[in-house]
Amino acid sequence: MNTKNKNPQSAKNVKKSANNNVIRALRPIKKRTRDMEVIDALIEMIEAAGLKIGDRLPTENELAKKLNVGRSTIREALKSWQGMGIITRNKGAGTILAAEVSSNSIYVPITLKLEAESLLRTHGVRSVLEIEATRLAAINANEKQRRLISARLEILMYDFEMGDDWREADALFHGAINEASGNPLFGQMIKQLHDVFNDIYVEPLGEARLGEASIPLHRNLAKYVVEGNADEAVRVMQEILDIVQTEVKAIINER
Amino acid sequence: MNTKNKNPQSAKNVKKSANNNVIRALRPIKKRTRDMEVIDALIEMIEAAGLKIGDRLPTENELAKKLNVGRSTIREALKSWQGMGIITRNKGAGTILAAEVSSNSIYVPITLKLEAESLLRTHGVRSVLEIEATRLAAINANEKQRRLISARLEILMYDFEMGDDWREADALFHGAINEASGNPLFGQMIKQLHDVFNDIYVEPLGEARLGEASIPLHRNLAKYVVEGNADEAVRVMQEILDIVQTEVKAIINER
DNA sequence: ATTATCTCATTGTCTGACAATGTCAAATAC
DNA sequence: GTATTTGACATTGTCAGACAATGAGATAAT
Repeated sequence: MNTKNKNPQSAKNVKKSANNNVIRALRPIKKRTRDMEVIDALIEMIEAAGLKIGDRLPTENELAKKLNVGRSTIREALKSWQGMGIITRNKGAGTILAAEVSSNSIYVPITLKLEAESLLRTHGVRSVLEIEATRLAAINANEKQRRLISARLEILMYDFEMGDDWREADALFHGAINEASGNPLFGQMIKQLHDVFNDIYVEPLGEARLGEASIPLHRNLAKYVVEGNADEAVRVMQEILDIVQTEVKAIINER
Repeated sequence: MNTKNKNPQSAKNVKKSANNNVIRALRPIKKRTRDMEVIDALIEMIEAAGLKIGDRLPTENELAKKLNVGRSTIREALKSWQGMGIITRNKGAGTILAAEVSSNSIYVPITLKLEAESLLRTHGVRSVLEIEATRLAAINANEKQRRLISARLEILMYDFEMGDDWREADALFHGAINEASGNPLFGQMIKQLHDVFNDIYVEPLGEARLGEASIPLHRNLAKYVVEGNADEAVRVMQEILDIVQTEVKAIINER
């Protein structure tokens, strides 16, 4: 991304590099700064110690002493992890692991604007992903996953009919579908978008409880996914998402 | 996201709070730490000064002096922004804005695993998004956007036919389409996934130059998008993505 | 005009200190 | 004996000052 130095003309700047192929074989040397090494050491430690989400990391002083670097270096490394949501830190308490870490993890930050328009945008993107995940789930789900989907549906319908707060059951139900898609990235991104959606929604509008009218449709959704009827499952999912979208639009216009 | 504290039973822990409604009306006080305020001040400054991507931020010392906090506090705040990909910092040079910032931005970190399987997964998700973005672009693009798409196509075809490195032109071409979709979130997420894809790809396999065989198809893609023929545009896009997917699969199997 | 060198501004790291706050155990009250 | 309060301690947060490492731009040399 730092290679933004070419106007159309720059293609002609070949006077020096007589042999492009040789140059092309070179790969940029990784610039290793101190806190990157700290991060690597931390990853190694976490893997070796088998730390799980919720576990506490060693204190800054311990780490600094052990790795033989200043505490501020440790702090900066941890701060960048905090920015990426991998750890949470609490004054007086300690630092705890908030996401799974392994030597081959990679972190993708996405920035959104916190405004009403974003509601429709996040919903638009999420819809596309959910529909595809639903389609894949109908095709790929194995027996165990189908049973999980059915079970989660029952919990959802129970909560809904009892007048309880069904949102968590709803999240679990859709989570089961997304997991059955066979591509965990769908579920991960959908969840992130869902969280963002709620963050945006709750901020100006209070509690989010959208799509109540769509809950009865979930029984059909589960049915078609479990049957492996991808087309119908997609159709129902589309219907559900449309209901939510309509509600969102109504709320936005109302303001 | 911090409100994950409800087992079903916890609803019964009401012995003290006689009046739940009163309690419910309370919202948690934002815990403002020093560097959060620094971040807020920075956002304000960036908005006021109208800083754009690529612009330089004031130096750490200037910020520390101006905001009346220690330099390390400034550094930690900047570090967390760095972790979120909002700024890049260069020793000896300075700090540069790398993403759009505004007071209502929100930052979503996503973690992926860096492995061969992820290639197909990221590509799978990206495909869905690109196809939808293409469809929307064919429907929504305005005159200016159509012209931009055509112009970018010409540059791409020129680079390709001259045997130059066409990847940046390709990125710009698709960027124009994604922007024309009318939902910037598509473009943002696609770009992130694209970067991740390349990170994963380049690491074990060297230079990424996938989809060369698909470049000639881009002329049709542009044609249909500009004409507003969404169905055909989607079909061509699908074809392009399939070519890339086939190549990725071949490379993975070969190892 | 090109290249090499120098200077300086800027970020990176270290040290040491104190502040602010959550945790946990001891002390206290019932 | 049990529940509550209190306080010592550990831990993260912030500050200040110093020096190192590096990149960019100015300057000098060819």
